[in-house]
Amino acid sequence: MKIGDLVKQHGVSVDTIRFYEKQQLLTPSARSEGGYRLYSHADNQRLSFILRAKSVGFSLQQIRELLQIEDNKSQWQCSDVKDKVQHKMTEIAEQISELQRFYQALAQLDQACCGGSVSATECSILTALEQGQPVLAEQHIPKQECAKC
Amino acid sequence: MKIGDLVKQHGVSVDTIRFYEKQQLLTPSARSEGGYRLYSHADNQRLSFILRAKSVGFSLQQIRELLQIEDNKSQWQCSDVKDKVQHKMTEIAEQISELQRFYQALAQLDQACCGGSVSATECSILTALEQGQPVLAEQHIPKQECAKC
DNA sequence: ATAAACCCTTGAGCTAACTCCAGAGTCAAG
DNA sequence: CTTGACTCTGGAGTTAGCTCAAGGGTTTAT
Repeated sequence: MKIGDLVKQHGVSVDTIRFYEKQQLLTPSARSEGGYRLYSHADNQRLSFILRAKSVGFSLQQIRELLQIEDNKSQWQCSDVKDKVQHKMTEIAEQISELQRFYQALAQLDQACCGGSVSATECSILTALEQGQPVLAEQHIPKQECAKC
Repeated sequence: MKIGDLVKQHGVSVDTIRFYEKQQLLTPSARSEGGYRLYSHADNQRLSFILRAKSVGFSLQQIRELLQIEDNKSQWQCSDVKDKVQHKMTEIAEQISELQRFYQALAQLDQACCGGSVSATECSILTALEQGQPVLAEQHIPKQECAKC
């Protein structure tokens, strides 16, 4: 199996495959006489493993670690694997929290502004960014009654 | 006000301030005879604006756009500002969704594995990554009864 | 007057995960 | 036997947001 075949099967680019090789994730098990990379069925499955791990959020570094276990399963325990999954879950939960904080802050800004076609000179969003006074939900004024806009 | 004063007030690094200048976000309004950057009160407030925008998730590019409005408020409308906020909210919501998909997939993997101190040769997480069969919640086996572990 | 603390510019390096390019070699079909 | 599709290597470039280092000039305190 040549690199192009692999690429067609998995929908990644040739450059990506070669990049994964440089990253020690996937080394072809053989080379043709002309120097072409030749991939075995096992190599093919290894790529599947990598792409699935990627699809649940693991970084290439983390995938490298998972592959170390995969390559030598008998020397590792279930807990080693589960720990990696749980660690990743924690990481992602933290990222979600930060984004949710962003989202809530933005929602407050959003509520404070009528969004009308009126000069931005008194826009509550800009004011909040200038002065840093947290825009409270109570300050929201319905579009029709917004004094400023 | 010299760069060091600004830095102390805002808790960012000197390099960061100079980087923001290179990025056209914050230019000191004057220079001393010796060539030192001198920041006015308005410059100081501008930095506050930048840092607040950053704290709700805006990228430097997006902050640059917000500052264009801020610099010329009368030529813009409330809707221009609100649109930027809402656009950012959409962006962040998408990021959260992706991370939640990751999280759920990881949670399924996590549930499938007992996490015991037993060889990883039969670990359900690795199997799932190898074979790509989605690990269903029903397949979960309580720790005490896990046949494999 | 001199040392410490501060500031200057230029330019490189960092992380992550690719992506692209040039220039060359290989292989399969007609 | 030639054309076109495929592949090779090596190295540079991309994005975002800094961060650091070298080699110097400026201010301030003693």
